[in-house]
Amino acid sequence: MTENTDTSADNAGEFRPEARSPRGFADKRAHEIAIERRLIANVSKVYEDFGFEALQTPAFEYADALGKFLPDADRPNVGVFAQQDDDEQWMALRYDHTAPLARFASQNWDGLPKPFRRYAFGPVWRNEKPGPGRLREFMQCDADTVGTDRPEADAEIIALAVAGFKANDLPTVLKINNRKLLNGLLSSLGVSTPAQQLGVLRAIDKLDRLGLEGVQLLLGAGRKDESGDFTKGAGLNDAAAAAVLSFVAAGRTSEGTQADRTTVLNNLAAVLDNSPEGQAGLEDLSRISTALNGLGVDESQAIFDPSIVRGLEYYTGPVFEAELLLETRDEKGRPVAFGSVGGGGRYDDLVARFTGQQVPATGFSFGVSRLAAALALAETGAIKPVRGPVVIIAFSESDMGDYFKLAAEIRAAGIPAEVYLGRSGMKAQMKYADRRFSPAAVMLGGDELANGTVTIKDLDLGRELASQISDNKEWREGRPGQVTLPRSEAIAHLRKITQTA
RNA sequence: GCCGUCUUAGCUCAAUUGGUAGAGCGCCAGAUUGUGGCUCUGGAGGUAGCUGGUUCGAAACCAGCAGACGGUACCA
Repeated sequence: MTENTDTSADNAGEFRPEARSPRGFADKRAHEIAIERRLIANVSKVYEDFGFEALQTPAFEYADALGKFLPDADRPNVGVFAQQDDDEQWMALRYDHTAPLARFASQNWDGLPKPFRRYAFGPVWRNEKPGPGRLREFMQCDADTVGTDRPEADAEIIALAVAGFKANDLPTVLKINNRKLLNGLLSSLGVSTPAQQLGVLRAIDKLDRLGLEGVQLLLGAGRKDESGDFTKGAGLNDAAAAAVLSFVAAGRTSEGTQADRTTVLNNLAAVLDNSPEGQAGLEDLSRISTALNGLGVDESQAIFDPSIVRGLEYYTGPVFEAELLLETRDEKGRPVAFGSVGGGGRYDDLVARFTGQQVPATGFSFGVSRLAAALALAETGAIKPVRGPVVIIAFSESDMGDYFKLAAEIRAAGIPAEVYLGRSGMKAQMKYADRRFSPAAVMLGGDELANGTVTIKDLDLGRELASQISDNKEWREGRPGQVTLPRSEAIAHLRKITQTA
């Protein structure tokens, strides 16, 4: 016990901060970090295979560059972490990778090969209410193409996203829509005020959660939820609401199942036949579909879904949203809906904010943190802690040099190893190795040093044998999984143990 | 942001109508002087979220604040 139990410093009035992490910020331990790293590595590989180059931009941007001031009728200027620099300019932590890309592309436009294709990963920060699977600091991995308006660029982004999920064995479906369809629908219905347009889009966006009835209420007068809260509706008349509902229903067959891409396009063509913008949107999707067929993205991986909205007043064309099909449960066995694990779309106005020139762009963002959380939950019951190092037991103060020498030899063989550096006895050291989930403990005590031997205990094997032994004396004296052998054979034996660990 | 529920040991939770805080698990130690698990024994660990109020007396009642959870809104 080396903890400080001295209370003399504990004078009255001395400030003692509570050890806690800020709301919406979480620590990550080895297991979770390993999952995240694997996700990022796999996705990065896919992105590079598709020809996207890596780009890293700083965590802070000037607030005006972040696009915090994109017009959004009823969103106040909250949601980012901002602070004033020495020179009083406002800086803010990035809330995604797209806005920094727009800044970078504008700043370096003349020197860039165009279309410019880059991917980026790293933490982003959003100052808003955290929830399960929703933190204020989280990891995203983005890929974007800047400088082409071809629908094929969108199709490629979709294929990229699908490949990214596949590389991680994540069962997902990518849902695709086109903002032009929604705009065409709205103008053909005579919905022209921004407030009413927003109302309709938000209502459509809730289809998956509230169903057709809920959406119908939100399109009309409004809806009261079970908590008694009333949400004001978009105020459409019955005919307009019916048109919106038939638009939304175009994603389904008459049996209610998901329709294939061609069928959805045909359904939508009937609904949007008097809207030029709607027809343009359908043309985009048709070309995307053709490209997807060429890219080998089939109907089970990417579908057209007219109810996908995303980023109001931000996206200008095709939009994508990835839904995780993995069934996850929390520690109490209740199912957890993870919802969107990635999304993106075409944003043709973002670079123009800086340069005044229209620069079309499209991209996708992979929700690394949320996926890692989903994977961690999905693995519940089969959670594999990260393997610890081979632990060398420290017997004697005077033999520390020998322990370190052996540790160096083991490391040189490519096996992680450490000398126990606490001051506790043998039993505690074994326990330490057990807790670290170490594959082996190595004993180089007085006997071994005198005889030129080393004793190696296979902890996994011992763990396995322990279940068959109930008598403590037998357990201790039997030394399950333990062998003493000439020191020259130590590395080979450890290799054997760690290879199967 | 709004509405609701909740906050007692590291974790999960108890404790007649207000009477001065307890269990299980975990942790540490011993039984077992060089051996993880099992078993037994012992031990440490709590400003009762925070602040104020009511009361002879508050974990309990009241108010404010903070945090957690659920719903809703928003989601770049």
